[in-house]
Amino acid sequence: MADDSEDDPEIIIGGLQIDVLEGAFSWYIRSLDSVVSADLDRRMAHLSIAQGKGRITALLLVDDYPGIRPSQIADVLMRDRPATGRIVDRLVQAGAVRRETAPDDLRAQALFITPTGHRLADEIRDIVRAQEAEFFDFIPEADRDQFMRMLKRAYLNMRKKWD
Amino acid sequence: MADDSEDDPEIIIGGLQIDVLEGAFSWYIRSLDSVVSADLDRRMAHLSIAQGKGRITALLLVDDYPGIRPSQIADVLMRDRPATGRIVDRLVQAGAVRRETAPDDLRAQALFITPTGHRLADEIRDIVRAQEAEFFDFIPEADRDQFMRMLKRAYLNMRKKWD
DNA sequence: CTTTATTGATTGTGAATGACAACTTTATGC
DNA sequence: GCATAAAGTTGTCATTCACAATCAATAAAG
Repeated sequence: MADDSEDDPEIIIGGLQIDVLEGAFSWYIRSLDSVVSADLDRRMAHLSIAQGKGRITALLLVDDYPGIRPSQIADVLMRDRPATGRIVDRLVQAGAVRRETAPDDLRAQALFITPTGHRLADEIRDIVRAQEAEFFDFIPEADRDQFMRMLKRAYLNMRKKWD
Repeated sequence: MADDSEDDPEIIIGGLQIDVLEGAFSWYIRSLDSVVSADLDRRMAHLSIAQGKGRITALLLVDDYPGIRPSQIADVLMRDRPATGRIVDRLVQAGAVRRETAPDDLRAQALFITPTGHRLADEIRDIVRAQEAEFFDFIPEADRDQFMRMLKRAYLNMRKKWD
């Protein structure tokens, strides 16, 4: 733990207190998300599939799981099928992913990465790692593991509740 | 700390690993945000100013700081002035907030809560507290303080970086 | 004073998101 | 075979958010 972990100062922004939100998980999670997402978008702005958390996750999944189906991606993203379908559309348009019909189920699609998509996936991994190192440098080294464990547990429990 | 705090299981969703995102703060923050926001929206769906994190924050601020200016709210929300102006528009339309011209600066506005807005603010406080208690019940009691401290520190450092 | 720059706020516009309903095609269960 | 469920697509709609341009008022500079 970092040395100053025990102090719990009132959060004040531009001289203002934020009422009940000061003690609300939701406030901090939402605020962090908006800045983190904006930062990630900036870092990926030069890529053909920039903008939007769904696309990068989908691309990595296709790269890791040849033949994966859109509905599986939808499950990971917690999105509905239309939203996921449009994400796949973009990946196909960008030449990163190829659609085939799943051999065992003619309703379903099997998605495959292209050479372009594979290169893109590698770039994305680098960008994500860079963001973790650079953007989150404000999290003291000593706190990282613990913060990550808590986030993971929160995430897992939230998903359990969700499904 | 809760007793199982030391295990660090690989995150697997629907049988799939999530590549580099498995170790990325950004993934968990984004995922948590989308579910928390959806949950909060549901809880507020019956209110006249439902939907959107900006409105509830703005209303609470006006309730707490009579005469506050839109630009101050924009600073807290980390939004630009047009976005904030439209949030105030909605609050005024809903009869929750009243605009006046700031006496000391004729360009600026001074915002004041109405009786309706004050009641609404109280309802919102209850909803936020209820969500903290009910939605985040998956965070073990023993972890709450620490998780909150870490979120606050992350938030403060992020804002420092932002400004 | 008068000119210039800055600040507070509004309007317009465009891109993107995400959710929901309706529909087509294929599988599955009885 | 027939009804039901599942996979994907299309259409639509409401929101959101950011950027540019504009207007009015203040502050600063000469």
